[in-house]
Amino acid sequence: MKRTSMEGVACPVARSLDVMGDWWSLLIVRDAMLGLRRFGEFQKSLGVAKNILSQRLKHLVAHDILEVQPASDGSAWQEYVLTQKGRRLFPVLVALREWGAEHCFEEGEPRTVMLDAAQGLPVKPLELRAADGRLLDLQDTRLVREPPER
Amino acid sequence: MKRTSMEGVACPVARSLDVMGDWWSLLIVRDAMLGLRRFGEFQKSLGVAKNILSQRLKHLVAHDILEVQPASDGSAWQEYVLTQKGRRLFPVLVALREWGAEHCFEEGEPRTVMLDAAQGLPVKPLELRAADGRLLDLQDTRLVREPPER
DNA sequence: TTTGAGTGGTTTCATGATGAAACCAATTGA
DNA sequence: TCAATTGGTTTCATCATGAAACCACTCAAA
Repeated sequence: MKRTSMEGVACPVARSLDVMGDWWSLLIVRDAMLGLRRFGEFQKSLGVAKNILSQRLKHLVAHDILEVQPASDGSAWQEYVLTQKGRRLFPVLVALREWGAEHCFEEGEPRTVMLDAAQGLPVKPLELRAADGRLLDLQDTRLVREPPER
Repeated sequence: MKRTSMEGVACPVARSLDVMGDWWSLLIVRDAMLGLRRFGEFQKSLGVAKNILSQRLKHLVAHDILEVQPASDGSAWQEYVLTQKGRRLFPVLVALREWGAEHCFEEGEPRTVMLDAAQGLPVKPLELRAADGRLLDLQDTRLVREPPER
């Protein structure tokens, strides 16, 4: 009766959600991308119970999304920083951000916006493109098994 | 002690996860994008308990991500199909797919790949670009509150 | 060098969410 | 007309979550 696992499944979406599919993990990663590093910083930002945060941080470390480092300020505490694998979640968060900004706010309700730091202009919405650069939508795509089954 | 809600929060990521942040919802949307429509099809594909599926479908309908339609084959049953808002989750699933494909499989383990249907070639990985087209990474971006607080 | 505040957790316990199975009504096919 | 299929709902045991209390360690100041 355990929470169903997608370990053996061939769909990468299912695999991702198997690791990141709980409520807090992506928010922790989001905060880590904003520069938060310390247990207390995450706890304050998210308002999550400390036992849950502890559990989630361990989970993310175990899956090589965060790693534990000695504190950068010279104190004896430790910090949680994103690994390469964790930083690669950036497009996922950008996509969620775009969808949320477009569909989960009332007209005029204040929200945060992602800017290109160099120019100070909003970033371009994510686009899916073909190898030759054509813009693709859901119905322009198809899924196949790779490597093909014999 | 309810499951924490992000309703009043200004971060669009948090708002998105408030709606889509449970384990099954995104998988249901994924299946809907693959063309599944009927209760039984989702149940068979996901292996989820029927009460949970029922609950999730209601949730997605309530949030205007799926809508209920009379069956397209003329029978008296009903179907669940994606709304515009639901279809807009496509980039989120693509991003999750890319991350999962890259980081959640062993070498050589079979996985599904997304092709451009017209050419039969794999799609280009998602890229975040600035308004002027420059490729952006996490550290090239910045968040601001919009509209700015007085 | 003690002391008191702050940090980073773990433990405990009540409650909510999940999942399996049984059940049931309406629809469909034979 | 009768049995199987579809699309659920109900029930109940178990798991996960969250709040609060607790605790050990670090650090800064007296």
